[in-house]
Amino acid sequence: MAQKKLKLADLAKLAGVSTSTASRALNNNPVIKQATRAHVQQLAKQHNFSLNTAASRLRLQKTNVVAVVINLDANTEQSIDDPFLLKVVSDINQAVNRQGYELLLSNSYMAGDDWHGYFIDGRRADGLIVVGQGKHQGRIELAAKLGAPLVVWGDPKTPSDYPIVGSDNYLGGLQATEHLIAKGATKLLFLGDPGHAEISERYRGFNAAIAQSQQVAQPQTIKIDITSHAAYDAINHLLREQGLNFDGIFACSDMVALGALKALKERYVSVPNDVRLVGFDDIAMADVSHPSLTTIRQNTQLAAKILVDKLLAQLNNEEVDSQEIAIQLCCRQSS
Amino acid sequence: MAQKKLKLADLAKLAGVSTSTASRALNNNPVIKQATRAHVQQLAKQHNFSLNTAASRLRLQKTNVVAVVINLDANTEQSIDDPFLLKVVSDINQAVNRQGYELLLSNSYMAGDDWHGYFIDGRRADGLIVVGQGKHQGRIELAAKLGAPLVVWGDPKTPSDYPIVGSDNYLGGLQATEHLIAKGATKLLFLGDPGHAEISERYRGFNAAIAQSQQVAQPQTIKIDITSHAAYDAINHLLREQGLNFDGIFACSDMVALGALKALKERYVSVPNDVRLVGFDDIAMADVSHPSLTTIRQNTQLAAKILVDKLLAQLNNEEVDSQEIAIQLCCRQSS
DNA sequence: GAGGTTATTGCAAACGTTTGCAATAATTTT
DNA sequence: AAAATTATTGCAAACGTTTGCAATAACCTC
Repeated sequence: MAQKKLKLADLAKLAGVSTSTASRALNNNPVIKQATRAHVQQLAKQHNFSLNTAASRLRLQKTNVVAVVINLDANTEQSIDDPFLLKVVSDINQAVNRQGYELLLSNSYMAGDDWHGYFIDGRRADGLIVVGQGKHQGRIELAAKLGAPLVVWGDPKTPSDYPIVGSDNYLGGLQATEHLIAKGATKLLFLGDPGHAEISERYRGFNAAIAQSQQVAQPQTIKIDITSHAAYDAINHLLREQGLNFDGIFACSDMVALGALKALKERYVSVPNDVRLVGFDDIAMADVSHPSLTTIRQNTQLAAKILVDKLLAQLNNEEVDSQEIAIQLCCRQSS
Repeated sequence: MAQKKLKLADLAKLAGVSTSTASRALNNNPVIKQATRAHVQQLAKQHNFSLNTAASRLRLQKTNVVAVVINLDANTEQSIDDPFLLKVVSDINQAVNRQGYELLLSNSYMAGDDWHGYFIDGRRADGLIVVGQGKHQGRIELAAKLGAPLVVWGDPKTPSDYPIVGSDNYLGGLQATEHLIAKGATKLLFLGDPGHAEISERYRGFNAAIAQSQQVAQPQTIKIDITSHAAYDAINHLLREQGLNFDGIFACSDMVALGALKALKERYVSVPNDVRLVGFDDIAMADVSHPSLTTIRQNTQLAAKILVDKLLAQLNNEEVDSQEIAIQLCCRQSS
């Protein structure tokens, strides 16, 4: 056990060829005779040989690694536990692996201000995927300006020098709200923080749907953090102070919706009879909750693929721009 | 822009010293005069200098990277979306970063059979954290035998050559079931797959609690995958075929419990009055569901820290062994 | 101020790949 | 069979760090 690690030179010796030939053979370089290639490759397999990526990266100036940075506002703390965010990361992981790259996971604070330096100059990764625009887009912008190949998961409508991939949040908000209205809601409530890029678009859609309609009253907006707990507290507080003065809720995320749902159920407000409720994201729990949650599905799997494709295109010096992913209304029991 | 990347030699030239001095200065090597160190470091900061990690890793034969491998049974497909697993990964990420390491995320299939070769020999990472024992522990064992520094999140009671960190699943099962019995349940139901290492321990605890008690009948066991969907189907099926022939459920995970809860509510079975329900994990949703879910909390944050500590200890050639993490009963409304 | 000690720096090799170019071997052409 | 081509291989340099060792500079001690 723990036998000395085989290096390429050793493998070459075993095969009776030079190091260069061994290298080319492993890379299936057609300039090497077919028989030699096969021989070397067979020996490599047999001895579980693997190249030293450190050396390889140094020589090639290429890492085959994509860094994923979770960019959370330290204050708002849409905690990293948020199932939706984790789903996004997980889908990105799949997409990255499928392209033969590896995924370096990082919190935003790790790299300090200088992402470009840390990840790209430091040759830790070839490119960056930033999950979440956060409130200070300055840091992203800086990295992009310095030439870091990067793509962002966020709101694609935001004007930017770097490509942003994300759902059509405006349409999502519009459809969700139209749906609430179609189901008979007239006193609407928005739950979320319109200061956040993606959510502000959802909010625009919310308001647009209301403006379209005649019989809907002036809506309420409650600005809260993107957590179920905040939603639970907010609804409890509202019911206590003002009674049930709404009959439809558009929550900016499923976790928020579920927090609201809990508060409503505890106070015996019937969903969907008294209050219609629509969320956003379509996390796994949306289907499992009772009543199951009507929501706007974000196609994270597709988005992840596109994010990765755009990043690799950038590495290839192609021009790429932002892209909106279609959303889909999932009509369930809560509305 | 996109100015030529600064290398150490360039920085050295700027500072008017040799490359070796610059290197030592950056590493705060006390053999270098304090003033020189400060000067070089200041220049480095000013120019956003960062070392080429590829070169550094090659020279040092050390990556400062930990690979996290999600080891799922392809068939059972406790999908990678499982919020609990993602939470574990997220906590490991924090712990790893806190120790100055980086985290390479990977699916088990990426590395093929030969983890040792791929990650360790390939110099992609210094050590491995495997999340989930899976059903074929052979591959883990093989890697360990070949000398891969590795730790596993799983059931610590499993005899093994490698350290396993995980919750005291037996005690968790025991306490959960004792709790159900204390709340008056006499016809118990276990929901989960005892073929899975961790769950089999929970199941042992379940049975032990029942054996301790006089007035509890022979329990039922329904073997299902670890998904809310499977649980929902199973409970529906059971109620349809046999009616309500149980009054207490110990579900092997919260997602399973929530799936069961949904089925019960849809059929107007009152929780906790008709049926008491206890889950396992304490995912975020446990608190948000209605009724909120009584569950056994796994301290993933602590576990993550211990996993990482043990891995680094191994890298330091210390002997480490498996460790059990204390669990805690979180009594909520479902029981 | 000569000899000894210590503090500070630089030279050059090494880590393990990949690849341009030159060299050789095999094949074809005349 | 010599010459010209083509197929196949090997030599050696380069990627950017870190570090053992030797060299120099600075300081003491008597």
